[in-house]
Amino acid sequence: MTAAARPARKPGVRERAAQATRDSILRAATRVFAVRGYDGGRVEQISKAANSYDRMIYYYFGSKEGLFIAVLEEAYRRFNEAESELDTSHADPVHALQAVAGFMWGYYRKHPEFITLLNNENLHRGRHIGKSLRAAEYSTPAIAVLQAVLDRGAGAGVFRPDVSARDLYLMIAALGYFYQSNRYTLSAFLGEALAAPDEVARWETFCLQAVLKTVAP
Amino acid sequence: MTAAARPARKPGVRERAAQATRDSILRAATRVFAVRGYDGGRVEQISKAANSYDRMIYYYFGSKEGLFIAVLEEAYRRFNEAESELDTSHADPVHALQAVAGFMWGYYRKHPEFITLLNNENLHRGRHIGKSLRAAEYSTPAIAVLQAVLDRGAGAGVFRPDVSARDLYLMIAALGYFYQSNRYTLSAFLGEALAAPDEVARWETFCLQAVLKTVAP
Amino acid sequence: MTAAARPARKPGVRERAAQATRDSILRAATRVFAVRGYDGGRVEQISKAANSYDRMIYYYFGSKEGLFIAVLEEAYRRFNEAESELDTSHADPVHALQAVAGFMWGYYRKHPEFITLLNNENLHRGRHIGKSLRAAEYSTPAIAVLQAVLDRGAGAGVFRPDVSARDLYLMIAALGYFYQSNRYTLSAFLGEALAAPDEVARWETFCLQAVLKTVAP
Amino acid sequence: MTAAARPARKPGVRERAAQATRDSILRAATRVFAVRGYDGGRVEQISKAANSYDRMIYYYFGSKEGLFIAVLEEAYRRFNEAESELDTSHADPVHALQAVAGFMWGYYRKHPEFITLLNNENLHRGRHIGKSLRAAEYSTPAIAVLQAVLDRGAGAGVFRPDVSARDLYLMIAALGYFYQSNRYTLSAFLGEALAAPDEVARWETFCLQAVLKTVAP
DNA sequence: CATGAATGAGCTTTCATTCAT
DNA sequence: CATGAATGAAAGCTCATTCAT
Repeated sequence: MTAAARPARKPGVRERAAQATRDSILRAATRVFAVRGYDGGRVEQISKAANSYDRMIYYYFGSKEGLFIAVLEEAYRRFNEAESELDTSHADPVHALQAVAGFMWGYYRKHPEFITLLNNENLHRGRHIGKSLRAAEYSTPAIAVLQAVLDRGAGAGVFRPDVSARDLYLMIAALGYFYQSNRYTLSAFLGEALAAPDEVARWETFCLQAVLKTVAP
Repeated sequence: MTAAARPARKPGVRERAAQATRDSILRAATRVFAVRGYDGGRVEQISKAANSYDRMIYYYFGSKEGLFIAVLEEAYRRFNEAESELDTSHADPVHALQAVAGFMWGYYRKHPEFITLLNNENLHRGRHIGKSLRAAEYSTPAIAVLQAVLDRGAGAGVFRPDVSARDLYLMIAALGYFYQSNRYTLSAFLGEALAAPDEVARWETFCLQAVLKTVAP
Repeated sequence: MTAAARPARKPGVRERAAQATRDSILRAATRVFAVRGYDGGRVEQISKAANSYDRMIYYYFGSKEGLFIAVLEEAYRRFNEAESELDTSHADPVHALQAVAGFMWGYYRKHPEFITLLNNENLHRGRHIGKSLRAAEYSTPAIAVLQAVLDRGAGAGVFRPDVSARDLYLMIAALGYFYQSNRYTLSAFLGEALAAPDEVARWETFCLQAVLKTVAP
Repeated sequence: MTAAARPARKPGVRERAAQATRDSILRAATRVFAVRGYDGGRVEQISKAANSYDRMIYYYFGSKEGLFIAVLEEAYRRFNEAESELDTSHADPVHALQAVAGFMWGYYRKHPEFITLLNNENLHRGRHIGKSLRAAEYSTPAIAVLQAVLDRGAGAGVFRPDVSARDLYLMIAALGYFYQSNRYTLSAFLGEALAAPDEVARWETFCLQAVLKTVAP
């Protein structure tokens, strides 16, 4: 209302170009780190992919690690943002729950880089995200959404009243994440192609059933 | 002239020493790759940790990649072996199912290196395991065990008859694996310490309930 | 139109600001080069310490080397200026000689940056000062002062008549300079703390004696 | 008598080659650091000059700094060794003193790298030699030699009895060192070529006189 | 004249791997 | 089979300097 109302000095062409460079590096880094991991990702590969120079990475992000942290933050920020757009207020509880699960599974499917980045960060025991100052800002809004859905469902008598929203969130996440995250080793050891679209659909159907049965009274 | 001439079953002292060197390298490599990942793991660090020399790694495993493949194979072989010792034939279906899930979750808890190795391999899109000749040998015996349990339970009317053993296996795996695998980022973003023993117990209780509800008629 | 039109002696505000920027850079550079040497001194560190920008260094001094030359010139100019203020005309020859030596040793003590800058320049075989156009302007006035003192002393019969003023100057310089310049390695190899004030005083007393004996008839 | 008596396993050809590589690097580094200083000396230049590889520098010396420390240690060790070969027991005190001074001035003249290395180390405030474990081993034997000479001279009545050997050592060192060390800036500011052999001889004659007068009764 | 972004060469260091006893 | 030296490519990062407002 105040600061936002002021027309906040229009950025000059230089500032805009600088922002473009920074964004371009961040996008390229997301791609490279997602595919190669932190240790496997090369600074030069990133700067080339961003049509920029190694030097600019250090100019904007300080170090390879600083860049990786920025990538992680951005990935999680986008996930958080997407979650916060979930609106299940008008649907009946079962459909609402279905919507939440569907959103998360779809997000994992459409953003494989999100999965590999998180896996990589867990490999390093959260070393990088621990250095992020912004990590605490993310609120995982889907848990609150789930809580509301569970409350409405419990009120309507279609859900058990004693289900923890956080546990349910983790369950939904686990079912979708693991299938995507481990599809290569699973395929190798199970001898099946889990990535085929109808296989994925079959799996999500199974999972939805499991979720619904878990919350059923 | 001596050892070579005898049709020796009993390995000579040299052979035994060689085997010890190989094993020592494999153990050290498992540790290092589990903590640092494939790209982050250093050949020298492994050879030092094994009280051996870089050269021996090339002698026994051909390359860093060959060593990583051997590590993966061995990790999966041990998991397979542990699964194959599961015996649920005498328990009632519900307890038997509980035993299978408990075994898997316990294995993940006790073998964090198994999780990081698999994650790493998935980051590389299964590139290494795809080069393994032995990968196909592993049968994931727990699926067959689950199938038997499901059949018995269906026969006894305590389980639905149409549950896929593979899907159930994946569900159990996902619930246990994700919680362990992603505990660092989950802790950072949820602001909770998921690794505390009673937190783990709470989670496994919730998961067991979910599994049982999923197969309930 | 205004400042340019007037045959101004008084500098305008812009000119004064420019001079301030230039001076600030020169001071910062003196500090940085004295501590880090020419190769170890960073352009960015200097511009930051001067609250200015890299670009300004190039604007005012052309290059890092140009800046270093300016620093050297300024340091020597100040030394020359200080020397030129030496006035020993009224003292008796022995006290006058004492005053010259005391001045030089004091100058070295109070201006350690003068010593490190000269050392650095000698390391580079005088490469930078050789490019200076002003180096020849400096006259090392203390030699002339010494000459006068020696003449008066010889006339009064208290000094030998055949002492070279230049040699005596070098002797005094050497005794003071070396002790300051090499105090770190000397301390390390002699196992003594040469920088302690009373150690310095002891040394200067010894040196003064040596100087006086050298010129004594 | 014991360890030395044992014929200390003759080094194999490999060991000898390795030692040659190490020595070659050390020699090349001494040259390069002496001419360019620590910051100006390039690792690649050293390895090339040694007909070896960058990697070998890290293999043998750990880092550029480790190499520089080794260079410093070696330079000082050689100086110390040369000093320890000073034998003035048979000369009369005046000639003995002359021999010591002549040795030191000659050493500085013949080993300019010794001077630049020490200057460089003092520029860095003794940072590197402070990390050396061997620095304390060096005893600067010339001081003891001087002490003996002074004692004999005092006994013979040709020297003052109250001269400090350490002070005299520093005086001799200062007079020789400064003239060599600062010859480039001195030449520039004095407008004379101090490096010409007869100029050097003239200077050393002056210095010898100064030294002798200083210790004269 | 000030300012911040851009540039490309070059720096120290590390890596997996191989050679030679 | 063990051992330690050698190899060369390439990694992350820093530097002095210039461009474009």
